[in-house]
Amino acid sequence: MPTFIRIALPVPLRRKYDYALAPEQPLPEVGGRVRVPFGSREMVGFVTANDISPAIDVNQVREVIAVSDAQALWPQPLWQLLLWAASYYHHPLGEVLVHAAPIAIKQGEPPSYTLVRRYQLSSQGEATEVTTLQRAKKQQQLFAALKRGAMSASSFREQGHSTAALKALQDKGLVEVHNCEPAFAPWHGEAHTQLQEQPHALNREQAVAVGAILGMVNTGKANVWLLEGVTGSGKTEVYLQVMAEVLAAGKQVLVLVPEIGLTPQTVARFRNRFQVPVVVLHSGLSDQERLQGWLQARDGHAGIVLGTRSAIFTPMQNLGLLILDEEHDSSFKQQDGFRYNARDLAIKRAHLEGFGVILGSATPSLESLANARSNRYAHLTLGKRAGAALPVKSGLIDLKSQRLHNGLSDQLLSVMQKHLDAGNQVLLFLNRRGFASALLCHECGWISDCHRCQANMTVHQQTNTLQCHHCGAQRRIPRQCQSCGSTQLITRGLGTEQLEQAIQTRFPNYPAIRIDRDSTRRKGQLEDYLEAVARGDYRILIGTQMLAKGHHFPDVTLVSLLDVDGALFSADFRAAERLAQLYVQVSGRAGRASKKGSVLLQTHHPDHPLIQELIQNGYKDFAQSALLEREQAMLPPYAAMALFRAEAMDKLAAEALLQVISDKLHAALDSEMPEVTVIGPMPAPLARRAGRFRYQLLLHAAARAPLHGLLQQCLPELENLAEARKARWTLDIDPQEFI
DNA sequence: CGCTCCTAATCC
DNA sequence: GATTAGGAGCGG
Repeated sequence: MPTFIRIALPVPLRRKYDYALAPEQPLPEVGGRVRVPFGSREMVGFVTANDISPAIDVNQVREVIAVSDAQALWPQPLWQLLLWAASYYHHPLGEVLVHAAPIAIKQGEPPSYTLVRRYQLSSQGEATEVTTLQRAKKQQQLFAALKRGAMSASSFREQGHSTAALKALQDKGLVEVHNCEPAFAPWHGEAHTQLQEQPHALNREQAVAVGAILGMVNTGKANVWLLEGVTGSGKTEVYLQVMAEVLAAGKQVLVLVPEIGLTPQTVARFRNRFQVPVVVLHSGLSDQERLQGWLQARDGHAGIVLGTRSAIFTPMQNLGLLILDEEHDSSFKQQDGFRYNARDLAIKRAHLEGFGVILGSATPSLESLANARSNRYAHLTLGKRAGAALPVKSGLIDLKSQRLHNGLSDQLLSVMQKHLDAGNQVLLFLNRRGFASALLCHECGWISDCHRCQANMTVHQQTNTLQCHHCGAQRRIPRQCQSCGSTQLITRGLGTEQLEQAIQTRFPNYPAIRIDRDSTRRKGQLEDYLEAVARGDYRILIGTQMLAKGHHFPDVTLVSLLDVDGALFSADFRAAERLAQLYVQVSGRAGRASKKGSVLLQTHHPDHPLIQELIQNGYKDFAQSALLEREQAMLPPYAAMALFRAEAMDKLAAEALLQVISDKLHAALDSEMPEVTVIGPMPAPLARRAGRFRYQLLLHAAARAPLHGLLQQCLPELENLAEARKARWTLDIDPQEFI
C-alpha cells in the first residue's frame, strides 16, 4: 500500500486533493511542495497532511510526479499564520500559500542561494611552497593570499588580483574554482556598534516611549504599542533606538511601510544607522532577487527586513520586533484576490511567534485606537514637533456665502496673495486629476459617459481626450454633442489641469506646478519636480493625493484643501476618517521653526460636527467623536463586516447570484445565528465597470464569531452554485472600501 | 459533413 | 483558474 498525502493547489477551490507517493519518493513534510498531475496539466501543490488515508476511492488517486521539498518551506509558527489567514479570510489555502511565497517558489524548484565563485588551493597547491613562484610576482601574491584561506570572487576583485595570474595558477593545477553558497558573516554582537549616523538625543516624550517599549520588547511576549506621533515628532528615532536594543540582543527586526513609503532615503536611514545586513523586499525586484532576500531573512543572515504589505509573510529565524509604520494606511489591505490586511496579520503573527509590535502613525486608524482603549495595545503619544517646528493654524472657509473662481473662493485668493507676497509657497490640494470631471451638452443635457462603466469620462485638455478613470477607455473630445449635435459643450467639476490654468492666469507672476499622476508619468519626473519645488523654482503647488504623503515642503506656509464636502456625505462610512487623516497629513507638509503654517478647508458645511471637532481640537478629539458615532451606529470597530461582491456581463446574473447567496445565508441563519444581518443584494457604488455589472451583499454582525461561523458553514455550498457559472463572486472580510 | 464557438463539467 | 468534451449553429 502506497503512502498518501493531502495537498492544497493554487486554484480557486477550497477543496484539498489526495495523491499517492511512489515507493522511491521521500515523505514530504507538511508545508513542503510536490509536483502533481492535475486534470490534464501539471501543478505545484503544498502538502497539508501526510500519511493520510485518501478521502476518495484509492483507484482514483493519482501519483505524485516529484517531491520538490522534503522539508517545510515555512517555520512552524508562520505556517500556522498562513493556515489561520486562509480560514479567517475564507480564501483557498493554495492561493494563500503561493501569494505568501516568493514567485520563484511557484515553479517548484527548491529554494536555493545563487552560487558564488570561490577560489581555493588544490591539494597540489596546499603542498606547494610560496617561494616556488619567485619569478611570477602577481601569481605569488595571489597564491600567498589563498594560502591564508579560500577567496570569493568579490574579494578577489576588491583586493585587485590579476585574472591572468589566476588563470596561470589554475593551469598549473595549484588553484581550483568552485561554485558555492555565499558565506554570510554573523552580524550580532559587535557588528553594529560603528554607526555612520549616531542616535539623536531624545526629548522627554520620546524617552518615555523608548523606555516603555524597551522594558517589555525582549520578553518574547506579543506586546503591541500604538505609537501616536504628530508629523515631525520623531517617531522614526523611537523606532531606531528600540531596534538598536533588539538587534543587540541578536534578534531580527521586520519593518513594514506603505507602498509609496519605501524610498531609497528610507532604506539609507536604516543602512547608515545599523551595521547589520538590511534586506529590502519590494515590487521592483526580480523573482531571483526576491527569493535571495527571502532566504537571507529565513536563515537569519538579514538583521533588518524592510518591505511593503506582502513582506508580512517573510519567514524569519529569530524575529524580535515588527514595526508597522503609518498603520492607518490603506495600502496594508490587499484589494484584490487574497484580500488580507497586513496590519491585522502582524498582530496575529506576533501572538503566534511571540514578539513585540509597534504600530506607528500620526493619525491612527479608529480600529487601532479602539484596541488601545480596550487595553489590547499600549498607547504611547508624541505630541511635540521635534526641532521646535511650530504647530499649524487651521481654518474653515464657508463656501455658501462666497463667489467661486474655478473652485477658489475670494477669501482663499486673498489669503494666497498675502502668503505669496511674503515670499512663501502655497500648496493647493484637489483630489481630482484631469481638466474637468465631465463634459455635458448645454442644450440637451447629454453627458460624456463611459460606454463600459457607470461613470462620467474625465476631460483631459492636455491630451485632448475624454478618459475613463475606471476602465482606462479614451477617446477624442467631441466638438458636437453626441446626442443632439449642438456645439454648446460645457464642462462640469474642477480638475487639477483646469486649476493650474486658472492659477496661472490669476497669479501670472508666481510660477505654478501641477503634481499628479498625469504630470509625473515619466520615471524620475516626480523627483525632479520635488527638487525644483525645494529650490524655490515654483511658488504655487497644485496636487492630488500624491502630494499628501512623505514629502516635506519647509517654505510652504499655506495649504488648502479645495473640496472636502464629498467626504462628509459619502456612502462610505470611513470617508470622514480618511478625510481627517488626509487633513493631518497635508498639514504636516507645511512650515518650519521660523515660519508658522496655515491650513484652510473650503466647505459648504462648516458646521458639520466632525469638521468642527477636527479643526478646533485636532485628530485626537475627532477620533473620539468618530468612535462614539461608530459605536452608536454599530459600525466597525464595534461590529464585524464581510462583503460579497459579484460581477457579470449580464446584469441579472450578477444580482441573481447574490440573491441565491443571500437565500442560502438566510436559510442557515434562521435557527443558529440571529445576530447576523444580511443586507442586499444591492448595486455596487460603481454599478458597472469595464462592461461588467457589479452587485454587493453586506454581512453585518455585532461580533466576529457568528459571522465567521455562518460563512464557514455556507461557503462549501456557495462554491458550486449553478448561478456562479454566469457570474463571479468574491468575498472581502473586514472590507475597507465599499467601492 | 466538418468547422468554429460557446457552455458545462471536472480537476485527487 | 485552466482545460476539455460535446452540442448548437452554419457554410460548403
